[in-house]
Amino acid sequence: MTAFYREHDRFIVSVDCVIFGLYNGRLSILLTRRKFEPEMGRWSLMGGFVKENESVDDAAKRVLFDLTGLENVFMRQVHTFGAVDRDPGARVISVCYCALINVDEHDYKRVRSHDANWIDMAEMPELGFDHHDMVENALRMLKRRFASEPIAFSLLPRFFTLTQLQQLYEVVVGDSIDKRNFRKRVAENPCIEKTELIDKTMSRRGAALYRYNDKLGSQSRFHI
Amino acid sequence: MTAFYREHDRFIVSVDCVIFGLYNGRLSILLTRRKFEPEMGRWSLMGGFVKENESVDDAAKRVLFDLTGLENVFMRQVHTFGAVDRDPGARVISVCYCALINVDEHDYKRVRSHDANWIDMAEMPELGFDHHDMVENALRMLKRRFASEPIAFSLLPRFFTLTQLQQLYEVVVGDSIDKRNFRKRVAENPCIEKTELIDKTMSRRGAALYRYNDKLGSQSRFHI
DNA sequence: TCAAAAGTGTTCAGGGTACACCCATGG
DNA sequence: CCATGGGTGTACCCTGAACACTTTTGA
Repeated sequence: MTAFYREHDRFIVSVDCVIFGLYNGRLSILLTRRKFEPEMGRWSLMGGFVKENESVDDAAKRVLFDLTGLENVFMRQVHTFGAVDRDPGARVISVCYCALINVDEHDYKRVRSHDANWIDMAEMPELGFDHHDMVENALRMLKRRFASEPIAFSLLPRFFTLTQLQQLYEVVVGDSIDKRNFRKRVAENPCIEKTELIDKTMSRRGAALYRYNDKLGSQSRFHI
Repeated sequence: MTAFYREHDRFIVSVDCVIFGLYNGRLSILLTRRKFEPEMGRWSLMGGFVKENESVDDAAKRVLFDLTGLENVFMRQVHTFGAVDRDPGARVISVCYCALINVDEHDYKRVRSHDANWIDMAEMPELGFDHHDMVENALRMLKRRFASEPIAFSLLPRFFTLTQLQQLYEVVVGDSIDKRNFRKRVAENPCIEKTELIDKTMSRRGAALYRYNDKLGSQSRFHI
C-alpha cells in the first residue's frame, strides 16, 4: 500500500440481506431476532460483516448461502447505508442487498440454526436500526425489477404452468392480473415456450407445461 | 463499542462522484488526472475518503462542495463498488454518487485548483480503476431520474423559457423532442406556471418566461 | 353430473407520436 | 422585408384494460 492510503479512517463494513421468499403462496421475508446487544431480541435482517479477502458482493453471497444454502439466485445491491450512528454499537457502514428465493428449495436446517423465521410481509414487525428503510428500498427495487427482468423463472421449476407463472407475478406485484391479458403477453414472448407436456397434478383437465428459454439474448425479457 | 464489533476487518471507504454538468449546451463530466500512484496521470473521477465523523452521504456532499462550491444539488447514490482489487493501491470500498450541476453556477477557481476539467461526454477518455462502470451506472440513473423527477428546474434560472427547458431535456436524454408534444405536456402540468414576463434576449419576438412551482407536493413531478 | 381449473377474443379509451405552418419583432 | 426564434392543433396508431363463457375430466 502506498503511503497515500495509510492515513485514512477505516470502517467496519457489513452486508444486510433482505431475503424475500415465497412461502405458501405469499411473499415473506426472512428475519431473525438479534442475539446480542445493541437491540438484542429485536427483529432484524440477516447481516454479516465483510472480510478483508472477499468482495462486498461475495460477502452478500456468503451470507445468503450460510442462511439458506442457496447459490445463483437473484441478488442485487439495493443501497448503502452510511449514517454515522445508524448502528449504536459501532460505526458500521452497511451495504444492503436483496434476494428473492423459493422457500421450498432452501435448506431448512440452516435457517433454523440461525434462528431465522419466514414472516409474511403483511405482518412484518418493527425492525431495529435502519432496517425498515432497507426493506422498503428492497421491496421497491424487487417489484420494479421483477416486472421487467426474467426473475420469475429462477423461482419456478424448469417446467411450469401459466397459472403458476401468473400467481408468482401476482404475489410479487401484490395485485391481481387479468388472466387473458397475462396469457396474451406470454404468447407474444418468444422466450416462453410451450411444451408438449401436461401437468395433471393441479387439475383434472391438465395444464400445458411451459419452459423458459433464455437463449434469445437481449430478447430474454418478460415485461408483464 | 461492544466486544462483538471489535474483531471485524476494517476498510478504507471512499466516495467517487460522477459530476455531470451542462457546459455550453452539452452534457459534460468533471474529470481530473490522478496526481499520485497508482495510475498517476490517468483520468479519473472526483473522489475522496470518508471520515470517521461524517456519514457517507455527507462525505459525498463535502467532495462536491470542495470541487464546485455548490450545495443543495441533485445528488444520488449510484452503487457501491467493493471488488477486492478494484484499487491496486489498497483495499478501498467506494460508494459512487452522481450529481448534475449547472456549470455556470459553480466556482471555477475551486475546480481549477483541483486540476479538474469539464469534458464533453461524447469525448470521454478511458478512466482508471472501475470508474468507467461508475459513469455508465450514473448516466443510466441520471437519465431515468431526469425524465421522472423535477431535476431540471434546479439547473435553470428561476424564470426560464420553454425553449430552455426543452433544450435541457434534450441534452440529458440525448435525443431531440418534438416541440409541440413537449409544450403540450408542459401545459398539462400545474407545476410549471406561465408568468407575465417576457424574455427578449434570445429572439426579437420574445418568449414567455415560466416558473416552477413545487408547492404542489406530490404533483410536483414532470414526466416528459 | 358436477366441481375445479384451463383455456380463449374482442372492444374501447387514452396516451403517445408524427407532422407544418403562421406570428412577432428588430435590424 | 427578412431572418430568427416563438408559438400553435390534429389525426392516427398502438398499447393497456376491461370483460365472461366454454372445455376437459376425474371423482
